[in-house]
Amino acid sequence: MASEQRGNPLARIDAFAVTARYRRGQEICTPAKAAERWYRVVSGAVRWCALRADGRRQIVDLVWPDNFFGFSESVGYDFAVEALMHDTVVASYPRRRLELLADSDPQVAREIRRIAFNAISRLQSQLVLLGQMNAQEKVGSFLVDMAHRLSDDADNVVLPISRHDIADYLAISVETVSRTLTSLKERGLIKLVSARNVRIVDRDALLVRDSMLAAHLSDN
Amino acid sequence: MASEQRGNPLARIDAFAVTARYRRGQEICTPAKAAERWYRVVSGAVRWCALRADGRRQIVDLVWPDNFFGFSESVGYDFAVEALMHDTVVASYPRRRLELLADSDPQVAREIRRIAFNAISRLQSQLVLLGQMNAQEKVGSFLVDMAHRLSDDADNVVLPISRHDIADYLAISVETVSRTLTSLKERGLIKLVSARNVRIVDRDALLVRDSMLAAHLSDN
DNA sequence: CGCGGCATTGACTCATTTCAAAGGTGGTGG
DNA sequence: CCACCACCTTTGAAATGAGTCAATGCCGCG
Repeated sequence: MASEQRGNPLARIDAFAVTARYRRGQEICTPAKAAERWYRVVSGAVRWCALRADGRRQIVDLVWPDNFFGFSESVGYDFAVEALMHDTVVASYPRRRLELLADSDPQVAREIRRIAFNAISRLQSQLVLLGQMNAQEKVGSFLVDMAHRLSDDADNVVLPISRHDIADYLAISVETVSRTLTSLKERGLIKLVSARNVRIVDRDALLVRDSMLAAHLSDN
Repeated sequence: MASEQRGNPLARIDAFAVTARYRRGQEICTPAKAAERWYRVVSGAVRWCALRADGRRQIVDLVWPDNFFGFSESVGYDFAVEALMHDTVVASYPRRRLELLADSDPQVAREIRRIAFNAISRLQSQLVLLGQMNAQEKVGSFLVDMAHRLSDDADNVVLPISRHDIADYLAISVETVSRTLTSLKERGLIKLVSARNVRIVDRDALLVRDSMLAAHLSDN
């Protein structure tokens, strides 16, 4: 995934940045704060959780280094924004100031649009994931995505988050995440080097429904 | 829901608009076209469907009059954009032209940002809906939302789309939509004046999980 | 009047959740 | 350096919500 900063266009906004360091699980901003600022992850990772009245939570966005968050005004639910790892560093910018800067500098405005449109694309993909995929496909494409995003070696990932967080992100239960990983391992699609270290063996098979796989084979 | 046009800010872009009229089910743009243009629904309604290899489809966005679509580059799946009703009118704008205009006119740039941020908010809400809600809540909040969006009388909606489309939007099966409506009717939360005409009787109860309702009652 | 698409209903199946328990693992303090 | 604790992970068995398949009803339109 292309870094969202790429050096120059937003370099000048760093003049307005306030950076802070967080430890795992620490809250990064409250709903009130989030309305006034935009955020960028510098290192580590951040989860944006929707909290529901019955105590359920869903991770609406996982944010990796160089990506932004905080554009949306959440409607209809409470939320929490927390660091996923130790030493997560986040830069934040005053929203009004950036808006003003965007007014005067088309480059900045363009960059903000690009970031926003990217966010829309990612959210739509996630919508399809939640709406159409079974547990197998969810976990499979999560693994492939993670490997792609945070590993040089596209076949070897060290998952930076717990099963619980994965579950909340994919909207399935922790147990199902665990069982699915075991099943993928037993079928030889992945190897579990350790609980967090996954080696992808059959990348293509991870991305399709197993019924599709059977159908595909019988095509030949 | 606030109209996204509100008269002035984007009035000047209408100089670049091409409007067209569609009949129910007609395709509005192909993936190729969508990359070059932005769209606004003038009247009627539009569905943005993700199409998956196994024939499943999901409605990623329902677009009502005055709302925009076409910002995202879809990644990883094919899609179709179709009119939901007869006489759906859609205006489209050349993307590059609008980008240039945004560069020179901060008002336009601001407006585009506003539209994009709204889209992000809506998508996040839908993410929570798909991830956290059961069929009951999905249909319930869909009804409340529709009533709010397209009716003066917030308690009476004429659904502009079929059960099938509702199902694809909420990521449940047609049968479940139907069964759920029947159940809501039998429990007195709604009335089905006709298949498409719904009267909301107990708005609040539609928005909570029934187990929550029981818990809430026993609190007293 | 009859056709075709939409809508409802029933019976059965199945994926996933839930509840429960037992292994692991890493970190902290004695 | 070890022991203990909290938390993460796995696994099993039972319960369940929603999907699938199939049949029937409904309604508008030619």
